[in-house]
Amino acid sequence: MDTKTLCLGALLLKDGSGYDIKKLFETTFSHFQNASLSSIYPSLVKLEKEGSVTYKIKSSNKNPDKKLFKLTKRGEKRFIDSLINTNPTEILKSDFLVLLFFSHLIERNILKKKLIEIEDHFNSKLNFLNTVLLQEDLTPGMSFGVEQGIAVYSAKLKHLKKNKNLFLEKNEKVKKNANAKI
Amino acid sequence: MDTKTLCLGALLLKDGSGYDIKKLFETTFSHFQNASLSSIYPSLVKLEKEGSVTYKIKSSNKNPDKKLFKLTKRGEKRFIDSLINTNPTEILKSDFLVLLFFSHLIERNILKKKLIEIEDHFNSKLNFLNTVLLQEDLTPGMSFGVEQGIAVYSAKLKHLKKNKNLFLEKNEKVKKNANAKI
DNA sequence: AATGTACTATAACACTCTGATATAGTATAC
DNA sequence: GTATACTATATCAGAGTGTTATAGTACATT
Repeated sequence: MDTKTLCLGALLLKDGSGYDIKKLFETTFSHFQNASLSSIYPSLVKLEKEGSVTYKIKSSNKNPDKKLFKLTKRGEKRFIDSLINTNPTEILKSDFLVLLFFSHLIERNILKKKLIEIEDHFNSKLNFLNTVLLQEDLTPGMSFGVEQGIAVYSAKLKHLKKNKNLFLEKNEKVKKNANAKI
Repeated sequence: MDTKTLCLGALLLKDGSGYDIKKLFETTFSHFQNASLSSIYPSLVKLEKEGSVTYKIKSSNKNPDKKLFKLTKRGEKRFIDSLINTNPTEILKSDFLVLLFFSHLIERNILKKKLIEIEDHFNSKLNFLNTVLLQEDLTPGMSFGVEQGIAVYSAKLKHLKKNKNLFLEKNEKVKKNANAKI
């Protein structure tokens, strides 16, 4: 899903500036999508040109001027059409699993530190999702997504805690065998 | 993790061409990373220039000529250094969860079809990981990663099966309420 | 008082990655 | 005979990222 479509979705929830959209991606959307400011701003320019959004300048005495974007009827239709044509897939990019894949090349102490880091990462994701669940205005789809996330991170943590020590031991054995062969 | 580093990792496992590396990404690595041919080839050129890999041309009567790449000592060191400096994070890009997030905008029948598609997607991932587990030459890290993946997709499927129908009902209620307000 | 960090807001740049297409020969299926 | 698929490399336009620039407010540290 491209940044243009994600921006339409964000504006469907609430009018806002490029900066507001970025904040939404960093909070509510962060569990399953992301986009950087440097793709959000050009996307909004394109969406405005094609008539999917309009904007008004909003001045403030505290902050810089703001372009307050709003979805047009056309933009709403375009978003729903995109949704219907979206393939419901999921892509994982895990540097953690690459690290594990080649963990027999790494010193035990460094690896241990990495495992603690990833456990912290999983825990903070879990905590975040639990706070989202407490919000009152969740649609059924949002609840479903958040609950799935909680199930996933719980499974990851359970698996990590259960297998961590055995994995470290096996890894050392592989290293010793490799050295013995040489 | 960038394509250059991933190529080094691939070549550490086995010498090969750009095309071979792509196949590795589509099979063994597919669960947690990916890279396209159009980033693999330029990466190999750069790695060769900086002395991390070397190559020999290998001719075949059946297939086109092949550039058989091989890791140098320097490339191996470079890869291990990258591994140590890698932040063990995970990023999910889920169009499925975007779809669910806005599912109250979609017709029930279309949504049902999407839920079946994602269930198939989860099942095929699970089947794939189970076949990987049967391989004999897995290092402890590979097993750990695959087993974690199995735990994750099992959790996703369990959650989907358990909540699917309730979710569809709730979604229809939200739609009716929204229409009633208008 | 001065410095540093963080937040609000937009914009531009170099670099990376992707998807599509081109080229070209072999192999297999219909 | 035609179409599809596989092996293999290369190029290109378009999309996305991280970084930096600009500029003002707010708050905390030294």
